[in-house]
Parts: sequence; structure tokens; C-alpha cells
Amino acid sequence: MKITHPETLKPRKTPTQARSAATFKAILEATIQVLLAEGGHRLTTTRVAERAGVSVGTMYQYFPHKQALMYAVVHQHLTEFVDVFEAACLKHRCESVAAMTEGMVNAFLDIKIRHPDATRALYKIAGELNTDELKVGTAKGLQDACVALLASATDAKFDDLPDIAFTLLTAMNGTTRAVFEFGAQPRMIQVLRVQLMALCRGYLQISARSHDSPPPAPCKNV
Amino acid sequence: MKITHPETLKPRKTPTQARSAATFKAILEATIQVLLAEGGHRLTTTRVAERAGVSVGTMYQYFPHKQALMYAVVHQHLTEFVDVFEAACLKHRCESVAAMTEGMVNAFLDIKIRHPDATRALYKIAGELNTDELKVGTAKGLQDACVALLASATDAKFDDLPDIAFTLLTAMNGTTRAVFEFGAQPRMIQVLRVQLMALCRGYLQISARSHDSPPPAPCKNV
DNA sequence: CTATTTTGTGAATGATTCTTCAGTTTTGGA
DNA sequence: TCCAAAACTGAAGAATCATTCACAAAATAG
Repeated sequence: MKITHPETLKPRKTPTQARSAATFKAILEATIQVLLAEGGHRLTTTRVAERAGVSVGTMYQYFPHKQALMYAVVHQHLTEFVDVFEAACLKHRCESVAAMTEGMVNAFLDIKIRHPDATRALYKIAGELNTDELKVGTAKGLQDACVALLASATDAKFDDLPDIAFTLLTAMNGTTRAVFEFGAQPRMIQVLRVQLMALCRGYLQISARSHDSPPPAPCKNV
Repeated sequence: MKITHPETLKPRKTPTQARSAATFKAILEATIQVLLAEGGHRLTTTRVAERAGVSVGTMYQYFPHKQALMYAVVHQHLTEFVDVFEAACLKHRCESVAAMTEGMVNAFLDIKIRHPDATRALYKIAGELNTDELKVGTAKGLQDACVALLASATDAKFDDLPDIAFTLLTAMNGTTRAVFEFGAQPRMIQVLRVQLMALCRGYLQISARSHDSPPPAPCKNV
């Protein structure tokens, strides 16, 4: 019950037949559903297996232990999150701060909205899981993407970009989390989107270096 | 194991002798320490009792079950948090938005800094505890205080104050949480304070209604 | 100093849980 | 059709945990 080595957190075997691929997927989905329906401390291997429509033994063919199961769920969604966010950051390079803000906020929210169940489920295990490595890695990925994006803004320059990116991301996360843990009704999400835009725009505006600097250098796309 | 009724969540008996008062306190403190040292899923009644230097039976004289124990820890600190924050909001009524921002951010951070262990521990059980009532009540208290404060600003008027207060509070919470879960080194906290000021000020500035409104009414203190 | 009330003890109980493995069923190809 | 590999089963073992209760120690009142 005390596993922290990353190797043992990986799935036990990769499915080769179509049937087992479906089983694998069903188990991950069942994990999320059990988390939402019963809560973190009622997430048991038996319950997950039952919900997935398989036996416990089957579960243990794919995941060496419960931790690995939770890790897989978290890893899958965090990875997707980082990918989508990084893509959005690349897409809006060398634009105005306002356009960047819109791109970031929309990307941030759209990923969460696309998987509302997973989003809420993750909040329930993120604290229970010993995956500092994964969490730190994710945070760093997002932060780096954000820093690179803001550094390319055509109409503003910033000092302390890492601090600004960190603040921006964690603030967005806090507000979004509150909305999702509240149920995330469509009306709330709409309000959230509007307010997050204002939050980010206002923050970046006030954080921009005053215009005593040389004219904006030509933008270097990568 | 399935308790949700608030009545049963209250402590079982109020200590009368000095000895039992100390025991009560020790148990609450031990809960926090076990949470930090072992994590949420290793928080057991036996471990808490051991850490507190008492027997399990003693624990059950003060708390009817484990849930009540966790509830007590969360309730104690959330209550203090709301009280201090509300006081700060009252204190800065009828000042400029900039002064309000400073007052709110400082209050918000100072409470957390005063109990760093409890702060980190709360993050670990907040999700596991079935206390929507408590959490919602806390959120509403903070939001109301913030709305009342901002409504009295001498140099700005706001539309949708509840939305703005919600965004402001959850954003502060998200950023602060990230810093504390990261370890909350003094240097990080200093950066946090500076950036939170900018975040709030920028957001409120951009959210203020443009000056097409009547001159500010005389401030009504309560 | 004695009686009563408060406080503390910790082994025992029953329930829950993770994990294994010997055996069964299904699949895909020869 | 038949077989070996892949996938699945679920009862059983071992461990952990929440909660109780009959009793002991300490504090306070009389």
C-alpha cells in the first residue's frame, strides 16, 4: 500500500485485443464515476470493477494496484490538458495581450468543459495522490507555455514573467475549480468566462512594463 | 460510516476540567499533524490518538466518529478565517479601491500564514469531507463581506458585484493554495503578496463602471 | 478522608478493503 | 475444427480500520 516509485505506477499491460482495450477504457471511466458518485474515500477496487462490469481480477491485470489506477486517470487528463493549452499558447503567439488572454482563457475552460466529470473527479483525488512529480511537471509545462506566449506579445513587455504566469494560471485554476465543484451550470460557466477574461486582462495590463523601452522587436516564431 | 447530519458532527462533550481541555486541543492538533505527515488516506483514529498521546477511547469521548473529528478541524479554521476576513472588510469600508485591495489581500494571506500547517492540512481533507453546508456557508460569508466592502468604495462603482467578489476570492484562493501546497517558503509568499495585489487591483480597475454615473453618495457606515 | 463525577484505557469485535491465484472462457489463427 | 495465447473470474487470505465497553485512574466535592 505504500508505492511511490513511478515505474510501478504505470499500467501493467497494454491491451492487444479490441475487447481488452474496451475493458481498459471502461475501468478508467468507472473510476471517475465511482469518484463522483461515492467520493474519494469510497473508491475501492471492487466498486470500480463492479461499475465497469468486470471482475476485480481483471482490473489487476491492467493496474498493479489502486494507486496506479488513480495515477492513470490523473495522468491521462493532465497530459491532455497541457497539450491543448500549449497548442493554444503557440497559436496566439505574437498577438496582442487582449487576444492572448482570450485564447488562454478559452482554451483553459474548453478543456475542462469537454470533460466535466473527469474535471470534478480529478479535484477529488489530486490531493490524495502522491504524484508530486506529475503535478509539478504539469504546472511547469503550463507555466513555460504561458511565459513564452506572453514574452511574444506585440503590445506589451513584462518583468518577472514566471511569477506573472504562475499567478495567472493558479488564479484561473482557483476560480474554475470553485465553479466546477459547485456544479458548473452553464450560466455559471458563462459568467466565469467573462470574469476570467477581465481578471487576466486587468492583471496583465497593470503588470505591463511602462513604455520606456525600445520599440517591439520583430516577432520570432518557432 | 455514513454520517451527514450536522448534529452528529458536533463534538460529543465539552471539556470542563483543564486536563480534558488540553486533551481536546491535542487531538485536534494531532489530526493536523497526521494529515501532513501521512496524508489523507492514512488519517486513522488510532494514529491520531497515538500522536496526541491518548488512547483511542479517549478520542471517542470527544468526537462521536472520525467525520466529526475532521469536521471540527475544518470548522475551527474556516470560522476563524471568515471572522478575520470580515473584520478586515469592515475596517476598510469607504476607502479607495486600492486601499481595500491591500486590506483584503493582507488579511487573506495573514490568516493563512498564521497557521501554515492547518492551511495545508485543510487542503487535504476539504475534498473528502461531506460538508457542503459548511463550505457553502463560508463561501457565502466571504462573498457577502467582499460585496459590502466594494459597494462602499469611494472612487469606483461596480456592476455584478457578487460575480466580481466570487471571482476575486476564488482567484486569491487558487493562487494561495498553489503556493502553500508547494511549501510556502517566505520568498514565495512575498512574491504572492505582491502579485495578488496587482491581480486584484487590475481586475477591479477594469471592472469598475465608467464614470457616467452620479457623484459618489456619502458613505454609510454600519 | 470518602464518595462521586470526570477522564482515560486498550483489547476485542465486526466490517471493509486490497491483492492473489487456480481455474474458466474467449479469441484468433493454423 | 482445434489449440495456444489472451482475457476474465471471484472466492479466499491477510491486513487495516472504526467503534465499543468494561474497567482503572484522577479530580473534585462534601
